[in-house]
Amino acid sequence: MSEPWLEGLNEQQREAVKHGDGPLLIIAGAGTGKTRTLASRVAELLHRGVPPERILLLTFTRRAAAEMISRADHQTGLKVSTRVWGGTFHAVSNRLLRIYGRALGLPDGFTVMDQSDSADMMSLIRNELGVAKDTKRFPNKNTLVAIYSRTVNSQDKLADVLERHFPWCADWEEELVPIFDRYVDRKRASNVMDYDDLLLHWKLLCERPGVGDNVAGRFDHILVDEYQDTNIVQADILAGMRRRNKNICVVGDDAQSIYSFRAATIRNILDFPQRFPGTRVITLEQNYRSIQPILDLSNAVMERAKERYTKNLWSTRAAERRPALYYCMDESEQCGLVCERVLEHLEQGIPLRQQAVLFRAGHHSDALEVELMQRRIPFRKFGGLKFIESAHIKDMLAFLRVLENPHDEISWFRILCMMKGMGPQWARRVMGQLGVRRHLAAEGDELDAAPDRPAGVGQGQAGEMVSPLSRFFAGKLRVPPDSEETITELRKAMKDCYGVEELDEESDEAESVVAAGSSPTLAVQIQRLRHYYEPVFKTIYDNWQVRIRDIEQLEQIAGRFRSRRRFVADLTLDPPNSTSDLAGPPYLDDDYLILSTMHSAKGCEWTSVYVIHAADGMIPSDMATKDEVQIDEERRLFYVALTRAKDWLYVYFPLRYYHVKHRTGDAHNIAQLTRFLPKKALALLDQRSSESLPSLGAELRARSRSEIDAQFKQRWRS
DNA sequence: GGCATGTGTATTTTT
DNA sequence: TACACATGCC
Repeated sequence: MSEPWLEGLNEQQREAVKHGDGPLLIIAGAGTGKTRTLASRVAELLHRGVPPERILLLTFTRRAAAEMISRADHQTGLKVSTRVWGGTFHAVSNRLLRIYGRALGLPDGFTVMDQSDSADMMSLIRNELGVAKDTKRFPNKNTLVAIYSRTVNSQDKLADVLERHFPWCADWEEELVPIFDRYVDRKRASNVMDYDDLLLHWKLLCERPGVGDNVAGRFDHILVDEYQDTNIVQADILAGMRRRNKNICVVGDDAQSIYSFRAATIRNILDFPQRFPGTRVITLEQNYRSIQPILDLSNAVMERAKERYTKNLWSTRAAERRPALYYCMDESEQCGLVCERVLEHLEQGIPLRQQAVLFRAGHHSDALEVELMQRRIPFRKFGGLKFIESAHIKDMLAFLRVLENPHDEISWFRILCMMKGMGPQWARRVMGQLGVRRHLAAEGDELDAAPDRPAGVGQGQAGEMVSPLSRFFAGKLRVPPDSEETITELRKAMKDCYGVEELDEESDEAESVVAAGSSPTLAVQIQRLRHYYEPVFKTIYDNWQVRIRDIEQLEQIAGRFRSRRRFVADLTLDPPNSTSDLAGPPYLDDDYLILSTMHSAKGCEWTSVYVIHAADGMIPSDMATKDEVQIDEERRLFYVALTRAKDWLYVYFPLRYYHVKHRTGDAHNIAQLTRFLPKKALALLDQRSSESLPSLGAELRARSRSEIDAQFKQRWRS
């Protein structure tokens, strides 16, 4: 009664919550009340008198942290949630580096690049170095980032990374080295950090004598969720943070490790007891989420995985109803069946929000989305393309980022290139005149800092007087004639935005420090920038009517922030999922069906779950079937998808796939059921098919014969 | 140099 | 569908 956070916990959960000091490893199978346990432990710590600001809760998303902390808040009745440190490794690192970054020689006011910014930078460098113009295809910008990031995060040798994960790029190792070198220099000179830098610098911070102890000493307790999806750097960070104080509690499930493409390694969780001697291990196996038949199926799927910590899950929720496997003619039938089921359940009283369609890759839901729109079923998609990745939003953010960090090359480049008459070459020249990224430029990185106008570059100082912005404000730039007018407009807009008192991010009470004087608020700045941007924007995009909604939305989000720095950082570290992709008219109760990639479904649960495209090549993705290790991860992914379901689970298997890509009429492949449903698992499913299916085998054979003929005939047509 | 246009080619998951 | 690259015209 007096300790409500302990109520209703089972013995193991309670033990985990009550655990005193020292390392604790909680192996928590799917649906075993892991979130609840973690939240209760936070409550327990608070109750014990641990000051909230001395608790650090690391989670996979910001939202997960916020939910747990507010739950703890609620249970203890202490209103301290804002003071607990919670968030992703990246977000927490960002915050710490603003405070302690100087110890690493990091200048104040760095900005954070997201992945596409990194890609843009790679692209710039790629063009500068003019790699492999005549020869065969050189890895594109996204691949470059992927290779770089993986190398950095796994701390493996480039050659090994190439061989194991990017075999088709293995020939380019020599060319990659200078690109990556330059990429590192370039970030430094632009005063930006990419996602990986945040982790690496936090790790460095821990290792730095003196400061390292300060940083670690801030926290009495560290709790980590989803530990199976952390990488080596993250494990090193934790080790660094717990050199003296050993209060660390990690929670995870090796059976749900699905982020190895981000260099996450299952070894972290398996080796945790060795790394922290004296670790207490508690296993949670009682599942509260799913009915037993769903667990039976999930267990059967996982049976073939090799190295495992967890045992089989068991539930107290017995039920007759078994999960179902639907054979469909093709994708379009799959869409129809899903929609019908969803609506049936809705009528039974299961709201759309309690129903989710899960798939391997973002585009796997394309056809379904169309169908949903036609049927006016509102939905919301998680994973896949995000709001923040759309070009017009990135444009808007580029303005803000330049104001925040005048050396941000990528943002300048973006801003300049969108002007008429200004292409990459001119943009480079203009940036040279402005002295962008000169301020920390490593020697030897002068290649295109064109000496058009030296303009008294004060090197090495972040001084305001010589900042690219003040040079920009001063005018006197040599620019292409066609962009003369636009650039004047931009100058006015930026001037109007400038002069905001920066909030003091170094204090925990940053929010309470109010911007002084008459400097425009963030909202006003955005309005002003939009005023400049709109005419430009309309000339760049033909479908600007649609895009303008997003900009309005950006303004709305900005309304919740007072500090521009905070806004810009938060948006890249914790990007909102697209909210504008609601289909149909907004329903009164704002109910919508969930569409999600399997990855983004992690940690979630729904009353009914529809797993679509259960065909080999989709899951496992045929890009991840090189070796056993990859296949095992795909299996875990499938397992994650299945275990999201509480009461109803449907798996859909389209028998054929048309390949539109090779424009050969309606040729198709006959699909194979996913290999993750072997006989044993099939026996646990109700297998169903539509009326059209019984004759399908013969029909398919006939169809494919006639299609072969048609293909032959194509040869003498056109 | 910029810009419009055409061609060939791809590898999925996310902080 | 987007991106990288080539070509031709201003």
